Amino acid sequence: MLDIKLLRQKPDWAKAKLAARGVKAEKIDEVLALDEQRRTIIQETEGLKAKRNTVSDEIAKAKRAKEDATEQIKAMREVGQQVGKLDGQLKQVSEQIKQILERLPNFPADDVPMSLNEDDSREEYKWGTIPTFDFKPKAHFEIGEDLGILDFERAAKVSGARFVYYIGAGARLERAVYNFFLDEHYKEGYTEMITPYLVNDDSMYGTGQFPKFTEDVYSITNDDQNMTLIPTAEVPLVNFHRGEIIDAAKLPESFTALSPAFRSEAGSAGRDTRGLIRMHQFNKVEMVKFCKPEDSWHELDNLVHDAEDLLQKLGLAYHVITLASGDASFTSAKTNDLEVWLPAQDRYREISSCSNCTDFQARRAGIKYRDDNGKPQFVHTLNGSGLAVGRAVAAILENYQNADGSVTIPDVLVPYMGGQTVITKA
RNA sequence: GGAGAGUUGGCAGAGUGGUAAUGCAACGGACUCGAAAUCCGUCGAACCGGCUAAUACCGGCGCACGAGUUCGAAUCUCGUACUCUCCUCCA
Repeated sequence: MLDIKLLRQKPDWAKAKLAARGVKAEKIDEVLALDEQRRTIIQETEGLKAKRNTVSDEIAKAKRAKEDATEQIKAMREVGQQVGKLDGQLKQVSEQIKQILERLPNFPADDVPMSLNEDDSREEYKWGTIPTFDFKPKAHFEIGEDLGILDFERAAKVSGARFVYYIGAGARLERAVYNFFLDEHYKEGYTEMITPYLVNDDSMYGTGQFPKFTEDVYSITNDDQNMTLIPTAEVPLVNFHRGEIIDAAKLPESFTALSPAFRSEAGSAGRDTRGLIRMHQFNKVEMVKFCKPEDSWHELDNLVHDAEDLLQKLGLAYHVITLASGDASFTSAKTNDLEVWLPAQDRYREISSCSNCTDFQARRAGIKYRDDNGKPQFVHTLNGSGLAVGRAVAAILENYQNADGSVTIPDVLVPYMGGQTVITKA
């Protein structure tokens, strides 16, 4: 949620920022006009309420003194009706403001490429050597199926498209990968969490998925109560502190969690239809940070670094990009994506997305800390994948494949595989 | 799933129709070389509006949340959420 005071104070600046995210200037004008209306009504209704309070006090005194107060009561009856009418109007206008405001995305940070075109995302740097093969590298799903460690067909029978069975060494590789990720985060000081995977609407609202992006998720309705399968562990991790004032001494606070992520992938029909890249259900290790506003840009760097570290230890080539304003997520002020090299696709593919959401989520979810003056202020929230597990497995299969169809296990994962160094056909 | 009890400020805890006691904590001051103790005073979350140089002042709101009754609701009515206890069920 944006701070309406900022829109009020710097409308032109806000319009320019939001234009880079595809928001029309008229939207801002509309919400500011409503805001003007709202404040007029507030002044009127509060004046009447102040009067009512005073007179009610007089009525109370009169009653105690056993005096007659019918005149005042009669007058206040009218005031009460007027107040009720104005309050109704106020509620309506406030609702309209909320409707617009909660659908406006975060302001992009100053160093973000201002463009609606995702091709204008900026490459920051590359790491690692892109592997060369003296044979034609296979796609990870071919490797997996040939080795008998991934089964998409049976998953389609049991569930549908975009699901998978990991089998034997495949399942153990997936487990090795996420255990490795979690252990590394633990060493970096993250607090590990196992969270709920079903969350309520307030939580989805708090992290910014609702009300705008209801089609992207799976929901379950039970006894009139709506629950959503988490699209990312960011939701339960950030909402952990919803409605709380965090002890400032604890900041910055860092959490990590492994969870399945459920996504309907509405609108992505035909894209990445084969393999592990785009699934309805996939495992992801997520990192979330809460910090003071002045620390959030530094913490974003830390987040990116912690995600990069995993790829470096796995020996996977990648690059880091800063997403263009129009391509970043709704809640993000700045997003750095890590894209890992996939030999069969001959290109980099996203494996981590690290965002500074500034106070956008904190304002929605009511997450604060007390500043040096003891006054509650919104924290900044950050989130990043560390990393998407399925895509990491895909990258390992493709980058570490051998001519005979076997796959070498990256050194750091060998202990996690019980000493196994290579996956061969069973 | 069934029955009962509860939800008031940072914490404890009164308040059953007249507009949130009291204690602790916190903050300021006095005393003191300093501190503790004591004494005096201030402060009741967060939020919104007005006026501002202002974190000053004025007002609104505010007793889990939402709606209703009333001139007036923490208090009465209805609904919802959550917590606790007991029973039932269950990995």
